[in-house]
Amino acid sequence: MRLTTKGRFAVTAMMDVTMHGARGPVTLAAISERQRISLSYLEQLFGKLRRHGMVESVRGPGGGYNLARDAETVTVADVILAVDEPIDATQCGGRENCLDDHRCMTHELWAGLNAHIFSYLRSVTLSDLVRQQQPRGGELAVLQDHRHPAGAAPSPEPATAL
Amino acid sequence: MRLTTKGRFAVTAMMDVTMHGARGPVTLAAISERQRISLSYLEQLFGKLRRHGMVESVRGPGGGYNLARDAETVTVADVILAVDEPIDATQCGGRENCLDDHRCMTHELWAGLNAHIFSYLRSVTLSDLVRQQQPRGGELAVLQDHRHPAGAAPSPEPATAL
DNA sequence: GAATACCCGAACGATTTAGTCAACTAAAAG
DNA sequence: CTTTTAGTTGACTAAATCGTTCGGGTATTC
Repeated sequence: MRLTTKGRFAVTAMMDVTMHGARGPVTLAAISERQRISLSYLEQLFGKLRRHGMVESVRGPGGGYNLARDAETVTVADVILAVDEPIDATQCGGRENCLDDHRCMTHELWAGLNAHIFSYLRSVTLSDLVRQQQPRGGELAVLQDHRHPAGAAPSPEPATAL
Repeated sequence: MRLTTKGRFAVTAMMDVTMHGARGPVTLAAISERQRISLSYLEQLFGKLRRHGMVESVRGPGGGYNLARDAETVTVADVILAVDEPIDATQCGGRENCLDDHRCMTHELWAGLNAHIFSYLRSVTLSDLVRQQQPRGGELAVLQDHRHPAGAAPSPEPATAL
């Protein structure tokens, strides 16, 4: 599971579709306008999202994209995996030829890490995110199951850029 | 928190130092040989690891790298942050100028995701990984039920710049 | 048939990745 | 002291990825 801005753009766009898709398809132009993502980049992302069954397209005037599944069932992991092909960090390529003990130390390590991260991203759905987004200025409710350590920046600036 | 192969190489190399550092410094040539990572790439990575206080270098014959801190206190997050500069996925750049409601939807979203992932990576230490690595051919000892080390939070340098 | 909006692909600059090469310095061994 | 070992630094490179721009398509509606 790779974690880059690409997947984050995709999730942002899917959130936009979720929030604005109540009354008909959402155009990429509107998403581009609202989320400040280039139209052509959105086209590329939604091409993958469509081919992975995340969204459905409606062509012609009044067209756009709809969620192909209910927002309750679309997870962040789904979206990220749709646009971001997974990488293999193990030197053995996942094969069974890692004879040398040291050669594949990473194997189990990243399997464990990826499993944990993936399981978290799979537990968050688009509707979770949208629901969390509604209370403007409110606190983070659900996703804040972890305490920030002492020694965090005392400034009011939230920790966004990990 | 970006998750790429670069950070994984760094963690692998640090695991190697942890496992082979009992009897003196570990040379990059040895790590390169064992882990199949190019020597020059290791040089770059260990340059950053050294500047971030992860390892200490010993020059001359018999030299190499030692852990600068105890393996119990070095977390995966420390290593990844040392070699992989954090990225900012929020369009507003973390500033407070996101007036438009839609503009910064990603803000709280990724703050929550990053916080969770980071908190997990910070809960796993090098010694955890090495301990998990010892039972050859054994099953993956459950990495999920990790403990939060009580003495980790008030560490002198708590991996700042969230 | 014109306007809308999805669809497709080529190309691009910028950045990152992973690796190579060369020159240098500190320290140990002879 | 000289040689050898091994870390240190910097420049450089090929490849990939990122995000964007451009130019053309095709399906649908008015």
